Amino acid sequence: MTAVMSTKTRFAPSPTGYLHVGGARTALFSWLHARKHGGKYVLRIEDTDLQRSTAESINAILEAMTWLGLDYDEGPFYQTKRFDRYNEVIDELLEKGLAYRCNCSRERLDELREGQMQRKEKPRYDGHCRGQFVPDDAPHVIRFRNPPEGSVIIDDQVRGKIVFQNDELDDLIIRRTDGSPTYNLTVVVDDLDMGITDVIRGDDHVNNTPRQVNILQALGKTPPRYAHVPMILGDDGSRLSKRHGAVSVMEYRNQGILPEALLNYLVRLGWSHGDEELFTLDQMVELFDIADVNKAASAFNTEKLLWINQHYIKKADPTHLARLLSPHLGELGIDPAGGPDLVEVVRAQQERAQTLIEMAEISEFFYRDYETFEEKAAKKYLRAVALEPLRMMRERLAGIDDWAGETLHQAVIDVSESLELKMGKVAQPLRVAVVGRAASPGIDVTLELVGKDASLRRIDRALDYIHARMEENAT
RNA sequence: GCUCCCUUCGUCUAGUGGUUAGGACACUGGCCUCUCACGCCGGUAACAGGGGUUCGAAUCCCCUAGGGAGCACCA
Repeated sequence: MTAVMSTKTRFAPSPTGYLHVGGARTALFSWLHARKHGGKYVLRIEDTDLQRSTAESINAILEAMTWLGLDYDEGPFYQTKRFDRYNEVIDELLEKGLAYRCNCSRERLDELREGQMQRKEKPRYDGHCRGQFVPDDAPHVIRFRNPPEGSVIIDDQVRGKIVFQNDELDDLIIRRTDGSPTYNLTVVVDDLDMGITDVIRGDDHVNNTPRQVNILQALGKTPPRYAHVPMILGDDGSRLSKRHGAVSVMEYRNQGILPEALLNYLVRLGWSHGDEELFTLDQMVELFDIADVNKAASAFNTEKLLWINQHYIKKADPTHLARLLSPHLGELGIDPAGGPDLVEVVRAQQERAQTLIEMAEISEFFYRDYETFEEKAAKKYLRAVALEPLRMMRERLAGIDDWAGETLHQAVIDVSESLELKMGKVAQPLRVAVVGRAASPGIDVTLELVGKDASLRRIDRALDYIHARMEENAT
């Protein structure tokens, strides 16, 4: 009886740092593939490198996954807890003569490699210990006996057919001198034990694939399907690194990027569906197909990310956004509780910010008086001609008890009309007076949210400023 | 050096033998307008190069150039 194997993918980061955007995209693709096929998504921590793996990295990766909302059905599994199982497999290979002990010294290996390099050959192990008897009570490693001839054909879901000749491969170490198993062995065992049907990973792993397939075949197992996704480059087309700005997923959160925006941006890097640019997670699940992923690497473009982020800010629920915005205001030393309703502020600014940081910055004036006028704005609008309109506005506003947008809007209209001025001639100086700079939401909303007391106080300040300036010019 | 792979506007991409080579970001002209932003209308801009195959190539084949990944007792 043959059971139909349901789809199962995994994301298998090694905890040697934070989760970067390339890894996040691979995780997203794996997650989408599993969800699309109604399968399972597994998280596995590949921490067999005891030197480089850290608990901080594990936490950072889990936190990033949670923030992105890429929930896993199984795991996280830790390879360090599965050493017994790996040894069991290695011993099996050893017994069957599919692996052998090797006690070549590092010196010999180094010399071998050096000589090969000099002769412009591909550096690889020469099989020195293959037929030798190597005692098991002295230090040694275990090597996998790679098939000497024939070829391995991989039908990659992204790359298509890739062929490797076995004579290009060497006998790789599967157990170190200290007894710990190595990567190529552990992935094979884990993917097998965990029932992974689709291995979706970065294309830096393509060259490992034939070795893994050979181990799998030695164990008499059928390899999973593979899909190697291309890497992500920096803005300038070179390998993505810190100098390109943020590469860590959590850094994007800190910069005020919404997770749905980052996910949407990432899914469009190397994948598309006609002319569509915007996808909800549900749409991605429905439309994504690993076979549609491009083979070529793509460059990360922050400006497009910002555009997508603005899109999601625009359509986000204001209450939800307010919660996300709060900490960013906190960064500026602002406690939203001490001012206008944050949700209303969000509504007023929603179309004006590309990131939450930007939204916090342009909302500062709602919560506290500006320190100084923005120089250009003051120079342009706080001048003698604005004196009368401002005075009149001040007088009119002082008499308003019903401090609401509609009333305030009417007040600006009335003052404009009575002075026979265009609305801009009144509203702009008023805006600079109240917010300290030349840009803000509509003047009525702005006044309403700033509040009566603060508005009048700031208008007085602007009037003083104009007077001072006039005196200065007079002398 | 060897192995594997990639190449459409500046960037992300659509395109699977016949298209004025489409869309998006960015840039830019205009409209809207109390500012900014949003929105709307328009513009600049690409098939790496060279050979084939074909009536016809961005699409198929070969070569060249450029780029990437891997070649550890890392993953």
